[in-house]
Amino acid sequence: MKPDRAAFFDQVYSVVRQIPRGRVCSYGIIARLLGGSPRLVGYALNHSHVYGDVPAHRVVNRNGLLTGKYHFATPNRMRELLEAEGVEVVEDRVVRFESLCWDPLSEIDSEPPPAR
DNA sequence: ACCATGACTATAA
DNA sequence: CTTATAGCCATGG
Repeated sequence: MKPDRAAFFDQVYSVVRQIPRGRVCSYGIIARLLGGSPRLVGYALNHSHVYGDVPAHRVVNRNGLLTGKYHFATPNRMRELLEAEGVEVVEDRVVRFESLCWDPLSEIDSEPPPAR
């Protein structure tokens, strides 16, 4: 049976809510985890504002680039939210993204801190 | 139904 | 490093 599209959106929100504070994730990782395309993840996040409890700022593209910054209230909002969690952002890019990237497949929880 | 667009990514040049 | 192409698929005109 084909997975419901609305269910996929909810799955995206569910995963994003599980991203630990101070960590980030990419659209592609979530997409692969749920068996969808990265574009759908972005689309889901675009609608995530209605839920209010989805930390969409913790999702960036595979390069750690804040590609969704223009979809927040203000372009600087995404960076500010990340920096408030201890995530360094330089030139719209997450510093040491590969170290901060949270992969639910290999890192369930209680992971060691980003370790600079 | 067709066409354009987009918070993406992989690959190639 | 950049640019171009292809694959991806929901959404809107």
